Amino acid sequence: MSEDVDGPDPARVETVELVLELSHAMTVNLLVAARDHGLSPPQARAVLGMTAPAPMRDLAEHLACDKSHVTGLVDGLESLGLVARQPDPRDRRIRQLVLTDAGRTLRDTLRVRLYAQAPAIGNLTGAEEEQLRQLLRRALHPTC
Amino acid sequence: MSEDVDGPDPARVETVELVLELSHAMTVNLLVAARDHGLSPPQARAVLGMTAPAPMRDLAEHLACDKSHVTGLVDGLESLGLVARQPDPRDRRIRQLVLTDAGRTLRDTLRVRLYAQAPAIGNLTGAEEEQLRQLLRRALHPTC
DNA sequence: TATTGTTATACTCTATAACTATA
DNA sequence: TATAGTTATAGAGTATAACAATA
Repeated sequence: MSEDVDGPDPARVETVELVLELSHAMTVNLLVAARDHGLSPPQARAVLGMTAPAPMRDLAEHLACDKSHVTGLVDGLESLGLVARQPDPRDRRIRQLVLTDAGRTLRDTLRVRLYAQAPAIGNLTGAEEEQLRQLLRRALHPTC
Repeated sequence: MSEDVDGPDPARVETVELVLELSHAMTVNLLVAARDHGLSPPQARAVLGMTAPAPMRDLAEHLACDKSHVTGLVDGLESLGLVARQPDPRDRRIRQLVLTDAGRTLRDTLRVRLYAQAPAIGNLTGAEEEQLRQLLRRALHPTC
């Protein structure tokens, strides 16, 4: 006789859905820009993650993927003229990855797109965004 | 002579990163539960999206994928005993998809995991979660 | 002629394992 | 012996196109 009602709290459902919706919009916004520049989603994440010169192993760790996958990824970025493999004089097994000038320019473009031009956030006032940031900080990192 | 500083506002960067971090944690939390029940990520999204009986075409739309992809997806769910294809007496081209009892149970389990057991949100007070919800609502749907 | 769903095929993303060249 | 990177291969996930049945 018991009805099968009483699912999750509707307010909580809305909270979760809003977080997922915002995250999805941010991701799509970034990936559209990436595609317009000829980058696949994993290539875009790679370029965004490259700051200082680093061994390919580090990029695999950043992307949370196997090192074997990085080879082809970097092949593509290299043929686009965005990345270069440089020898490491201290350890000849290592290839130091560096962004070219074009790569740095594109990385900065993608950063602007991901952050400065993030969707929806611009609809908040500075104070509201600060509030949002503090709530998220408290939720995710309660010890801080 | 100009330094290449002045990237995006660090506060904005933190806001965006926190949103992505929370969304990622929610997604991982859901997908771990799904995998524990033998579901791949797309299968989990399918089960979560099934409420009323609906043609396969609707599921393709919900998943934002081609209809040809839904065939194999539903084959898997059917062989797991979670979903059944039922004829539509009004239009014999259509297969109405319905969750079995086991499918409904699993869907409810996944809903609890995604919503009630969402990570991080539980660290907020009810009032804080309400604040968060309102900020996200205002950012994403400013007209409401 | 248009639509639902299936099949056949291919492409992208990613992993595992075997290999090389160093260390 | 262990590590950095590559190659070969295989498995998901997904798309396009051609098709069958029905409208």
